[in-house]
Amino acid sequence: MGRPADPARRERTLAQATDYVLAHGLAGLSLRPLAAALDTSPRMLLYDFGSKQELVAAVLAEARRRGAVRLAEHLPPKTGSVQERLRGIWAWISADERAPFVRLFFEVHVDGLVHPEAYPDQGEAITDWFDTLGSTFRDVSTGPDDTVTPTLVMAVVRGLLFDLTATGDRHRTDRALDRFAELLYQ
Amino acid sequence: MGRPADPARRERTLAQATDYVLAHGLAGLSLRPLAAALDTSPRMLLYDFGSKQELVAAVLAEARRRGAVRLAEHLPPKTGSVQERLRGIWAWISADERAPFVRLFFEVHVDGLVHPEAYPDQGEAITDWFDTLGSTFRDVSTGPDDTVTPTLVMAVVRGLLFDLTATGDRHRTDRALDRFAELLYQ
DNA sequence: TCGTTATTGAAACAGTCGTACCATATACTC
DNA sequence: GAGTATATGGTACGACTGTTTCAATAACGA
Repeated sequence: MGRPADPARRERTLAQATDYVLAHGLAGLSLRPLAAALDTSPRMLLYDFGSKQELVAAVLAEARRRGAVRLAEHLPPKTGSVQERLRGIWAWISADERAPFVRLFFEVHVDGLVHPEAYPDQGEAITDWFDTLGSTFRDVSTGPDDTVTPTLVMAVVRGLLFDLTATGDRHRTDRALDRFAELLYQ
Repeated sequence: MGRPADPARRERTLAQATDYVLAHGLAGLSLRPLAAALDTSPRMLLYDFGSKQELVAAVLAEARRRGAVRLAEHLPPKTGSVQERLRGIWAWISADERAPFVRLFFEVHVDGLVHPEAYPDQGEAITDWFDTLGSTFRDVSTGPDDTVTPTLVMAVVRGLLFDLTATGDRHRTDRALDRFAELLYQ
């Protein structure tokens, strides 16, 4: 009885909205321009997501999901030296195709600094990479539950990403990562 | 002839506005609440600064000026081992009193990622620390115009700051910096 | 065809934003 | 006092925001 619901529409909209946010950023996001770009209406966005806040939450979850999938696809090679693995991770995360993800990642973090209450699990976005990366650098760790090595490795990666996105100086940042890889090897 | 201008008022307002921005962030900055907090009016803010954009530019310049002064005050001790100096810098920059500066620094960087045109000198905010820090780590540099070492050192600092501000885990980040200091010494 | 439920459009609401306009008040020289 | 330049207050404009309200349409089972 009655017209059947169409859950696919919400998913389609979510996918498109995620593309849009990855392209345009979170800061100035507004329902009307977003709806126009997605060939829908603010009315439908609220119909599907309830409120802008919930829409943003859904988009961030989707973006994170996509990032996790691609990371999982890329990480498998646990072979090779520590330097090779580290350089591989850097090459992957610093690639131009990853720039929208990196940008959104920074954007969310900063927004969380100003509105900590809106991101109850902000810390996870930092630490959940450790579970993935910790296993990669187990042989340079001091122990089985060594959190310091992944912390340092990820700090270097994030710090250099920060530098790269701001200055665009790939040569200098690449060399800095190489230097770190050398230090880590000794 | 006529009423004499009062340039001190603009300076006083600028100082207060900088305090306000450091406390509340740049993202949601609005003239009316700002004016109310500063016991003035939007009218006067525009009278003194011309536009919101110019006001923000003035505030950022002022914040940067303050940061530079405090960095200069703190850095002098070029004595001691590399580790001691690195730990000193970390202790200073990661101290709670610096949190508003760190937050604003990240905020401006991220805004620059979305609106590159608004920050023509965004790269400077990254590289101008090198001139100061480069001299501090000259003895571990590979040459007189070595940019890689300062790049790596600052990447570690920024990356760990990023981690610390998000997770608040001071113990883990402190230990990660110690590990890096050890690596750098060898 | 009719009832029912899902979907969608158009418009309006209440609020905020940066800014401009106009008048007035203030502090100075002559 | 007049003249003049600076400093304010008050107000309103136009554009935007997220959201709501009301009505219309669309797709199904009976």
